[in-house]
Amino acid sequence: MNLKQLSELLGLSQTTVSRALNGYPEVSEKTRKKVEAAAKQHNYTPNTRARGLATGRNHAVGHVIPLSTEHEVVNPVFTDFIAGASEVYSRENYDMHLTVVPDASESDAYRKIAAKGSVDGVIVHGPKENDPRIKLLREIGMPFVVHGRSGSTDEQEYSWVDMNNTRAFERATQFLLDLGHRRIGLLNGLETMDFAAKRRIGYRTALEQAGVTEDNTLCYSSEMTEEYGFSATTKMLALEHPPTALLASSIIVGFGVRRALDAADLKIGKDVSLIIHDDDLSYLRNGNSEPIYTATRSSVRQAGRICAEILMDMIVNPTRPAQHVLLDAELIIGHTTGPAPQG
Amino acid sequence: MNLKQLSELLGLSQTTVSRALNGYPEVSEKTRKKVEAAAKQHNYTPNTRARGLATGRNHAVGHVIPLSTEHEVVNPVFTDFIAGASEVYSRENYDMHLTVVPDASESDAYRKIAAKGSVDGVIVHGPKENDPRIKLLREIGMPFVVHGRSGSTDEQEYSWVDMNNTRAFERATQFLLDLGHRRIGLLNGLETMDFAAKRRIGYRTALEQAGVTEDNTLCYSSEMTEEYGFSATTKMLALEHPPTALLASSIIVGFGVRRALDAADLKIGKDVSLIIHDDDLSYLRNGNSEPIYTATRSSVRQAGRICAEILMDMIVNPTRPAQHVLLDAELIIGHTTGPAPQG
DNA sequence: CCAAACACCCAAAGCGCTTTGGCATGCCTT
DNA sequence: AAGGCATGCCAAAGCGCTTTGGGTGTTTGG
Repeated sequence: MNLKQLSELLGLSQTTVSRALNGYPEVSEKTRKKVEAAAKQHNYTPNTRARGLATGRNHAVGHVIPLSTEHEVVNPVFTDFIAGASEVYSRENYDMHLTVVPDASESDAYRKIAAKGSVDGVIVHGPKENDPRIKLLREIGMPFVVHGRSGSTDEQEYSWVDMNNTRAFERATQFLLDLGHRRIGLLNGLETMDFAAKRRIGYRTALEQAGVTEDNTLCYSSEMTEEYGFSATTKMLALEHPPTALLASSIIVGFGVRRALDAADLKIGKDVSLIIHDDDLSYLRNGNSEPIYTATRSSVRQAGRICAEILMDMIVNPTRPAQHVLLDAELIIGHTTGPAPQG
Repeated sequence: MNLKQLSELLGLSQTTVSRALNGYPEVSEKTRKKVEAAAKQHNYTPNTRARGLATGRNHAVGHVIPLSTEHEVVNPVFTDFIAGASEVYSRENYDMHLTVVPDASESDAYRKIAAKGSVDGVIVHGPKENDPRIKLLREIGMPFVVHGRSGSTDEQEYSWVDMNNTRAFERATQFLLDLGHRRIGLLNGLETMDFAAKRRIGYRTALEQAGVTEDNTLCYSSEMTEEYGFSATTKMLALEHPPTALLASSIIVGFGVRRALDAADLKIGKDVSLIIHDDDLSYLRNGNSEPIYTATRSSVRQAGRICAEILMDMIVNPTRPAQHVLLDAELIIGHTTGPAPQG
């Protein structure tokens, strides 16, 4: 069913039917009701392409999700981020276009998306420090919001939604220091990523304030897999002075840590303490009523919702200045931390 | 840059430029080269909406991913499935449209997608037994391929890509029986889902063949979360005759099993054996060179690739009969299984 | 009572592309 | 030399929608 058919059916012009459905005032309430009823009855929805062509607006946004070239890994937080964003899109009747690209060719992907002209805006995932995509998108003039921030790039110049990575890891480290831990290992994400760089800074700051010198043999940085958690932990445990506490950048890394401690017959939370960062993923809940892991927690899904809302707003209202949301992670106490063992 | 501008720039008609770029023979090699060079130089890509309107084809496919209403969980296998499918889409220059919907309103979502007419085909995720979506899509006449199958619906009537769930779980159960285990717990996915129902059948078949009667207190069915793995295992361990082996429907459930065994001071692979199903997710690899968990393994990413390829084919060639691919899961031996303890 | 204002509707143009149906031009036949 | 046939190009229509710029009939105000 298309507009022409529907209008013929109703004995009205296409103009009138279109206006009726789009809420224009130049149409009587009576005809509007009639039109709406007929539209629903015949399951009429305006053809997206045609509407897009006519209006210049697509009612669609793009997500480009990077495929880590190193290990071909798609970060699992995307599912939840996208679930959050989708809530907003479906409420506003927007479509979501997804592109998965090797992160090397990401800039090209954005250029192509812009040229194809099928979306009104994009969300930038996984920003690195001084990420070239931000400059590119500004040049192109495509509305965008960044999930995270991009280091040295001026933060005022673009919209972003981020969590306070620095603060979160500073607090977590502080918490471990307060428990008496002095040798604290860090299993960070790839430090080319902005979030990981910021977490490293938080970690370092807390150590410095406590007068503990950072030890490079306790600092790891990699793609956040279970295997990484296992192998990095195993290596650290083999050190002459192994860590008594660990900070893991995700719950999945935390699973690997657990397995390594298990294999070494060390009790988690007693022999070795562990704090993870918990993105509050729906399928990887850190306990139900009570948290399992002590964690810094911030909902990625919520971040998705906020990003989407800001983007919608920017699309409708392009002149409004850039918006920034800094979410604070909460520190929640689970069963994986305890006082540093004496020795 | 649009067609008109490009053609004026080249001093050619829009027709010729369009034909040149789309590989039609009615244009000389010389002009074609010139046009292609200019297109590349000015980063010209035909506007998707306009092209779609003109051709009636969208160069886009839709994925509707269900949001489990029960726990608002998005199944994490989607990231990898989508990564696999995307490889194909980007090779063929197709776009991917994503819709996340509460699984209750899925049928409506498909109807709406069809009415909007912005995709050429869809992939159906998470089929249930006798899933109404299949009938719906056939009625609408939208090309689709199902990831999985739908129980009693005639399998010949639609295209699907599935793994051999029954066989995989039969073999895994068989393997445990051969090791002397008699009390084998099953931590299945939601058995309203076709894949879980089939796994249950495989489990049952193997038990029957060994003359072991199925024990309902050893059979769980739920959303596949870590917490579920933990709590179901904990409950089973509290039984008078606890299981000596467990079958878990995903690696994440397996993580929960590990934690529960850990808490009960039971050695995995010695006191209690565990086999998981491994979707070979990029961020949840079951070990690198050597598997950690004994597992039935089948790559979801590969399934994504195959689904996408079949769908592309169906779009281009609508008269071809339905295609079916049944992937076999391999049984890989890790460190989590061993002979049943005596006693 | 007439003009102005209003309410309601419509025809047609245009969004950027593909595609149909020509129209020249040059070359080869007969 | 005239007809036939590729070859290479183009003008214009049309995809389904929104939107501009009227048009018609009915109220309202002076």
